[in-house]
Amino acid sequence: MNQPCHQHAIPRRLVQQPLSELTDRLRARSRKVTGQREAILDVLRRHANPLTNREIHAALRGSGCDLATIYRTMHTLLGMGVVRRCDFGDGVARFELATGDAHHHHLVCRACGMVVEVDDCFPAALEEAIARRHGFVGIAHRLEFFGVCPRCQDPEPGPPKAP
Amino acid sequence: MNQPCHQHAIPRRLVQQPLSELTDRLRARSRKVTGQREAILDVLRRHANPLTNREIHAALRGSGCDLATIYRTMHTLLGMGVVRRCDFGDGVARFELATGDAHHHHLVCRACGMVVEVDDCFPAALEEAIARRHGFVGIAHRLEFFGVCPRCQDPEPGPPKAP
DNA sequence: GGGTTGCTTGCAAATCAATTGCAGTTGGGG
DNA sequence: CCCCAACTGCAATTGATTTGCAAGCAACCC
Ligand SMILES: [Mn+2]
Ligand SMILES: [Mn+2]
Ligand SMILES: [Zn+2]
Ligand SMILES: [Zn+2]
Repeated sequence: MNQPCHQHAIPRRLVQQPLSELTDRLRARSRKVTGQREAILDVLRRHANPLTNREIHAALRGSGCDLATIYRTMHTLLGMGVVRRCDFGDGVARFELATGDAHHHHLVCRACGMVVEVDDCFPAALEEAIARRHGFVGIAHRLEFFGVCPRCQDPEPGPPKAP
Repeated sequence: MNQPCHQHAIPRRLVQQPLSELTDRLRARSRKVTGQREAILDVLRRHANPLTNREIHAALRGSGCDLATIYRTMHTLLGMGVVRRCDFGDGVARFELATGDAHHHHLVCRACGMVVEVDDCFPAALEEAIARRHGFVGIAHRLEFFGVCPRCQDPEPGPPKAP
């Protein structure tokens, strides 16, 4: 898991959310729409994959926004449900715009770090059975898949790839 | 997630592994069986839940074993497949003895941190379908459940519980 | 049993992600 | 245009985990 994000491809599910819609959600809670926040939200909008705060900071190279501000902003957006945090087990938090209601999971390449969105989810019936069996309420889950992507499988030449 | 481990109950699935069997696996790889490693393995053997390095260190209060040594030992044991690491999303790694072949998952109480072992797993057929769909190989998953345990649900009196 | 050697350990310093105190800015409701 | 709570940059701090290094010790060989 090295190179952060290859595919600057067209964000599959996120591109639709207009920036104005996001900023409105800020105003609605008496949060201020600052240039930094707009810039951060815009970076998230144009990326398909979850980004680390450091990656967001790098993407904002020009508009010098402090790393601490990004950390604080992500915390705020997380609390508002605007972004979602995911954890790929490398000790660094990643964020992506929350897509309406439903959550989703990821398939991460162990070699190059490429991320694929996965819509399949843990069977709801089974999850409820587990909760009931142990008397838990308000149950939720955290699920990520790991493997080796097609490009990292065959050691043939081609575009530079991670070790 | 505050109080580390309530239930010092009988380790359900781990207690069977004799310490000698574990130390033998060390010798087999030209690793040395030191007093510290035996002590660490013994702590893991007698706990049913995943423990943080700090918790292991606390459990070893008497036999003063350095925290750095515990970190290094867990890294070694992880590489040997003797222990497994799990991540409850609070930025602290937890370890438990690996149980032979099959992995398992956990149900964690958001209030008190109590951990329940969960044997249900993500449907293998679906996982394979996901891997095939995206051309990934060597696929695996990381899955944990979160909720509120029975004791933390009703605000009635009784034994002290987390806020 | 004593000696050799490479794996280990304790201790302290270094990394790294993430958080926080503080003083100076600024968005935006009035 | 004014005012003030919400923000921000910057530097210091916290907490987990890692690492350099010299001393220690288990495993192995005579
Ligand atoms: Mn995603
Ligand atoms: Mn377990
Ligand atoms: Zn799901
Ligand atoms: Zn599983």
